[in-house]
Amino acid sequence: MSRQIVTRFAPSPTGMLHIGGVRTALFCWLFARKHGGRFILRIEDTDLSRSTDDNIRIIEEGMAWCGLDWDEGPVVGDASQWKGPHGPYRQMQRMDLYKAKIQELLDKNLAYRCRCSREAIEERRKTVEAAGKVFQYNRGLDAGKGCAAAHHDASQPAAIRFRMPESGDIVVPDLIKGDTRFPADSLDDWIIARTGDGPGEIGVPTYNFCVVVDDTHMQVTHVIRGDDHLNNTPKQIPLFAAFGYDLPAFAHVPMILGADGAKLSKRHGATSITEYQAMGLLPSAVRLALARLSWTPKIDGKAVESAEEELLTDEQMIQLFDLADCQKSAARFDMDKLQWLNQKLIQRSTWQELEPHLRPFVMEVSKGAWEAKSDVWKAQAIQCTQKGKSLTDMAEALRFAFERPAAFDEKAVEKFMTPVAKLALRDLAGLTDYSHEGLEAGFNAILERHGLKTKDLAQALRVALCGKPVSPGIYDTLMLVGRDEVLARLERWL
RNA sequence: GGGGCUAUCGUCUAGGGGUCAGGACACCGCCCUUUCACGGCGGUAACACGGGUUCAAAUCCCGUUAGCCCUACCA
Repeated sequence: MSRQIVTRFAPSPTGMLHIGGVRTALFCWLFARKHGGRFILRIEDTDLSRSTDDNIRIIEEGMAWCGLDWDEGPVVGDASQWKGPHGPYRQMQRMDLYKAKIQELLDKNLAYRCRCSREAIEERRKTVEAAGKVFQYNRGLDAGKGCAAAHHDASQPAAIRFRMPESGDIVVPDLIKGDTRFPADSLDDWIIARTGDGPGEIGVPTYNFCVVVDDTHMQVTHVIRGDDHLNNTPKQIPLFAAFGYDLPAFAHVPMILGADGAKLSKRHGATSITEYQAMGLLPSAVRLALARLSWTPKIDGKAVESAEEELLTDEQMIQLFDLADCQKSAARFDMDKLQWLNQKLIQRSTWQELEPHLRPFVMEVSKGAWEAKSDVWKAQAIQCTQKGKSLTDMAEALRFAFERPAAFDEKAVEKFMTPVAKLALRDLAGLTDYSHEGLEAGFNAILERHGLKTKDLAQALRVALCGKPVSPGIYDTLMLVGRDEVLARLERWL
């Protein structure tokens, strides 16, 4: 019988939630959901100097905004609580377990205390490199110079190193990259626990150690992570073996690069998930765009072949997701595609689906006036701006409905505010039926009376109402502004 | 320096010994149009380089180059 699939996302709370991390989390989430498994959120906060509670909150909020819900992990807003049977899910709260496991290795002589100071190691490194060799602790020219042979000065605090195999290859089986071999002699005895506070004490364990213990104790079956960790895996595999742990399956997903092919960083623009949120993107669009980087969904063995097929729902993504259809190479982040996806997804949403996402943006534009509007009004406002690329575009396109034009586009005034157009505008003030049909009928009657084309009146009206020749459909514009306000805005032109 | 990963239009990719090398985004053009958009139609554009193997290589092998990752008492 096969175990339930378990994946995990294990960020360290040392800054904002990076879009690359979100993508990794998304893959873990898709994989778990597809197989009816569990998805764990684990906080890797063993870097004491950089980890903060605030950053943990940022991770939790970012994940929640993206719709990546976790089955096990921290409970938002309460560090002492967690959900799931293998907690706690913050590594600093798991110290007792780590220390016990390290003691176990020490007892079996699979690890040893190291009292070499940084300075001493630096000096030995220089010696080795001066001889044209690569420095590796307790390897090659450095063999026998370290603490492996045990000259215990028990009165000194010590770090702890893991004894790595010295020969042969370490093979990393990987669902995306295939089997990857690492020569054991390219690795050395690495530190599993930092220098302790006092003699005989075990310090804070390091990342590569905690991952192995946690992934096993949390019963993770599939370790899906960024391929920057591929090189860490050969360090971890002998540790699994030392504990007698089963190896989980590994899948190292390619990195996301900036438009210029360099690692995605701040200078490329937005890297933090909250920035994407602020740009007026739908979380569903972010999910789709991120998923489509390095993953090609295949329907009956065939890659998606049309714009229509590109627009997968979450359900479809979950159903179609397969690590075998993932790219091995890094992908550049394409903002244009994200925006296109966003636009398409906005278009196919109902106004009710859109409203909660649009709300914060339009509340700002309207200074809170949005809230008081009727559902009928909101529906119309949303539907007539639903062609926008982003929620910010939509909110901006609605600004005219909430405030009078601060200025008038001079060129437009000159072009459209002709004497005859003003005459027509005067007639327009007489319209009382602000239903779509009523407006259309009244509009046409006025046009006929003055021998004008739709464009002539519509543009003059846009200028008068919005200050510029751009707005939603002219009847929508009139209805959203409302008769009283239309008359008020028209006054100065009559 | 050592080790690892990667390489098809500008971008994301399909294809994986014989294809006019396919699609999507972007871009360009035309059409539609009460503005801005949306939409419709069409177009430009790629197998990193060099050697092999083979009747035949984008596809298999080797090398080169380039990019990225690891090489921390960071994760």
